Amino acid sequence: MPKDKTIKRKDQITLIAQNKFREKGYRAVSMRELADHVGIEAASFYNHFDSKESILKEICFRMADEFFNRIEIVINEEKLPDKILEKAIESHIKVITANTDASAVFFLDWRYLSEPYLSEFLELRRKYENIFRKIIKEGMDKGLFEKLDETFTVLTIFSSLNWVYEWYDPKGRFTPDQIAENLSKLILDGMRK
Amino acid sequence: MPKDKTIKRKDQITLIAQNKFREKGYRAVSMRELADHVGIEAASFYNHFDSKESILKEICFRMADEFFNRIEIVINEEKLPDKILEKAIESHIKVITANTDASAVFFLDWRYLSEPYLSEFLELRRKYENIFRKIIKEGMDKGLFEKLDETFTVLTIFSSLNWVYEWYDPKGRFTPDQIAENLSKLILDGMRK
DNA sequence: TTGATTAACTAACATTTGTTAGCAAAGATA
DNA sequence: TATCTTTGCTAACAAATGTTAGTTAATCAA
Repeated sequence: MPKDKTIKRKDQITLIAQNKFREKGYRAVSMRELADHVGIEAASFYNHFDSKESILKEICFRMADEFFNRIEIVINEEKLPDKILEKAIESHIKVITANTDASAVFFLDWRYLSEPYLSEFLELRRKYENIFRKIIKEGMDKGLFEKLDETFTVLTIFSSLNWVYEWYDPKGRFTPDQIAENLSKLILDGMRK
Repeated sequence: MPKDKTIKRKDQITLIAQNKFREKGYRAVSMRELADHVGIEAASFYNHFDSKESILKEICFRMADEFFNRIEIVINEEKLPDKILEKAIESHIKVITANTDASAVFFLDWRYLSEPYLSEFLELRRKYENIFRKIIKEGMDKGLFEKLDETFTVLTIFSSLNWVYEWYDPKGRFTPDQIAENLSKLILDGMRK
């Protein structure tokens, strides 16, 4: 069988898994239930994935990649802390709204990863948060942002951003751009000197 | 056996359950694992609870009660929208920081409730959110807050508040009061006209 | 055309799951 | 003292779980 057809099936499984994991939570979805939705037998999964957990791994680390790829572009393009933060927020929101199912898994079900993947995942998250922390510190040092606790500020920013997957509706009132704009305004106005 | 001793045991189970559910997620904690930590056999739970799910129910609805009890006091005491919002935020943070384990279950594991409890739970949550929505609408109408989308604003406020259980540390740098104060400032400055 | 690979199947496995039945001891109530 | 209730136990059950073994048909590369 051609390589691309294989990839298609694997992606199809990942897509359906994302959707079911999001709906019911990773632990509440059995291989047999997943199989029903894909249209194969549970045992057939093992031609594509090593284990149930490896499907979860795929989803979580793929999302991490997305976040990193996007933010790296922002960092290389912008130079001023407040402008970088604005663009970083936009980048983050774009990734979430473009992958709401995967986001739910990324934000809720990562905890079911076993070692060493759990540690690897947490390390990636820490790195990503540090990018934001650095931006904020620079903004404070340059007198653009009010001097608040960095960790506290970063946590609060991520809190408001990371909840968007829960209520974002592609057919709803707000476009991803509008959400990013509103959040940027709310957050930056709260921070600005 | 005396009634109060019964209540003690039930509370002890709830406390340990909260802790384990928080640590591993409701679905990942078995009755036998829970039993080990309580120091009884799994079957003995059924002298105190009808089912595993009824432990979850207890935790979720007890937290809902806490949130409502606290906020009602605030509403009866304060009259100005920005002052009410400030006090409401404080109230919310106090409940979370005083019950971090239960909060984690309340925010993450409620989805494993089955009907009709799931609907009942969601209805309570909706009611609670509406209290905040009303405060914000009043603030906007009176020209205290900038006119933004109410739903959007409420969701963003809750996002930042509801994440606190995740990082709050009783032995850490911030007291619940300081957290409430910082969040109030960040949020209200972002909203104020 | 031959041989290897891919992806599906059926059947079964060992565990783990929540839960029930039946029983015993301890304390409360009369 | 006699009875009832509470709370624990052991043993077991039926269902669900992730996974493996073994097989088969189709497709690709030589």
